[in-house]
Amino acid sequence: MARRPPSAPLAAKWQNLAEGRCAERGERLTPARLAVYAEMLAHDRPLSAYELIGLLEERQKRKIAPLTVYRHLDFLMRVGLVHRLQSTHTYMPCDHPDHTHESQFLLCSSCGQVDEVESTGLETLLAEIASERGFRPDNTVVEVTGVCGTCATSEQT
Amino acid sequence: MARRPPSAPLAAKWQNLAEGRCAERGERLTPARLAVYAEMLAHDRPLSAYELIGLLEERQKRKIAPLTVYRHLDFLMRVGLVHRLQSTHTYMPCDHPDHTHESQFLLCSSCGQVDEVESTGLETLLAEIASERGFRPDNTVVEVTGVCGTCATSEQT
DNA sequence: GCCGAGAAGGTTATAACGTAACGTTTTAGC
DNA sequence: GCTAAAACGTTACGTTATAACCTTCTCGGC
Repeated sequence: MARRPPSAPLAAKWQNLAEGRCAERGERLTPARLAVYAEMLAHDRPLSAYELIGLLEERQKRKIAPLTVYRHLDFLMRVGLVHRLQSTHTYMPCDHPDHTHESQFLLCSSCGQVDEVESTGLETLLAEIASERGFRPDNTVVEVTGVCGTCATSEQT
Repeated sequence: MARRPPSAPLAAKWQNLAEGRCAERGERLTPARLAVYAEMLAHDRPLSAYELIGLLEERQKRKIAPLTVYRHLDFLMRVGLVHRLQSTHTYMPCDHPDHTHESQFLLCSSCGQVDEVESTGLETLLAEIASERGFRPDNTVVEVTGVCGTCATSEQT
């Protein structure tokens, strides 16, 4: 019997979401995969792959190879539970979990928070730009770095 | 007297552009910086920093440290002559050199060509999305990966 | 000319991010 | 139980980027 690795607490909401997503696609949600997802949800900011490794090693009291975590991250992205932020080489759980979609991100360089936005207008416009040029889009990255409303307000010294 | 390092051939057009950009900002366009820029212009696709190092080492017959090239790239980006592509960790000269602007990129995963697009509509929309949320944008990354028109056409087997 | 301040460049080392190759374990279906 | 395929683990390595520190060059004032 496989011993389930210690995992960060995971609200039923997320657990159910993860199970649903995997079931839809005939993918297997293993304890190791769930542990990575739970660890990401336990923090309120994007984490780098190596930060995740450190956190998981500490929680599970054992060595974890980078490849292991990268595979779990690839899986979680494949089923749409996790996004990769290209600008910062970090990963975060999807905030709009109700359906598959393209996302855009607002990254605050002051507090590190990331706002996941879903603008159909933007998606449409991007699709037009591509199709005008005969370009067939596959994957779209939209990441705006700047200062979020909260930080901008508290900046007024 | 400093010996000018061997540099890729550089059309007067680009040389003038580079000189103009630097003059505008009171920045110094040194031979080493120009050599990196010329090397990028000598290839018709984005190059990684380490590809660039290899090319420059071959041309100049000497060892070049990564940091050197990264500094030159930072400089060239600062003055607006070069863009970084986050999706592929590569760098390319700016195609729309007439003025400073935000750019969007269409990256063909088949042939490697990158189309630099400048859509004011998209910029406006992104600005709206940000301002609705009180977000003050600083830097925007828009990169669409897919298959370009040329490759899509020749794909029809 | 020469001298000082600051920018630019060089050197060495290392941190951070990501993958290849290969073997073992687990799981689902029979 | 048996088998095939997926998942997992281990070792090693490749790629991308930066830290710390020192030397060289350039520009302006004298």
